[in-house]
Amino acid sequence: MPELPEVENVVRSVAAHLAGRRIISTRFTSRFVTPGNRAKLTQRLAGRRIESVRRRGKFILIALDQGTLTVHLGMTGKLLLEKALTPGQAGEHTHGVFHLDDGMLLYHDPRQFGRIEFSEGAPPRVARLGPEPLEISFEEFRARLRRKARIKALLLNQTFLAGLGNIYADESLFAAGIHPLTIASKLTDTRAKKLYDAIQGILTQAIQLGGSSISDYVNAQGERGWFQMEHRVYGREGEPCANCGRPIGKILVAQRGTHYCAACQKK
DNA sequence: ATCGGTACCTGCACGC
DNA sequence: TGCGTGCAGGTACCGA
Repeated sequence: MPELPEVENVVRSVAAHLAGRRIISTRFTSRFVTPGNRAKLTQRLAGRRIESVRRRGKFILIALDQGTLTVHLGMTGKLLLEKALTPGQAGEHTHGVFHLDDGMLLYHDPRQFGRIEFSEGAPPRVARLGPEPLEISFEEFRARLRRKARIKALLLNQTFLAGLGNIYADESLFAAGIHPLTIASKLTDTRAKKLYDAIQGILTQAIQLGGSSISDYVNAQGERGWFQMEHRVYGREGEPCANCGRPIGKILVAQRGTHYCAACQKK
């Protein structure tokens, strides 16, 4: 679920509530979400003050008065604010509980692909990320396309651009009229510019609409997104293409379901 | 250095 | 009804 627009909305829905809060205590129950020594993590977080919350790629960076807490939502992770001052009954898939000086923050993640990690300095996983798609210049974007990988795979590669996932990669390629199996280095300047514009336009609109709630995505206040109404190919296999009316196809690229229109998207 | 395939974990839809 | 299979918003890691 959570790609750049969803993570951005989670951050926006949580930032004002968390800034300035103090962490009283925490509890973590998954060896996958919180790998390593969980008792040590709990110990390091106790008493810390939250300075700010921001997004980098699909990562949520929570700056503390000492160190940084990095949260990645994986496929099914959610951060949820609980205004109740008393600890609620943790659900089956609640793997993180942050008891704050004002309210509570829960981490919920059925598949446990998400991660909650503490680091003293800059988190190492974040250091490897490519540029932000909404900040990169066209010139740099063009230069980074000089690779032989298939464009869909490249868009999913977080060291190429940070934040695109399966939904927005498919939607961007459709909007740009580019076949997902196109070799990136073979894109002309004109088509590269179309893709650049498509990525920025789609991400911007998706952020404004609160992200895509295709299954159960909600922000930290429990609010759904509406960009799924704007999807043209993702999840629309067999439906008529909005452009030409031919059925939307689905293939496997980089082990991911890839939705596209064979007539409108050319290699 | 790059690329593609596999593994990680749980829930759900689908076909028999 | 019940069970096996495949698939799902993501990323790390391995071998080629």
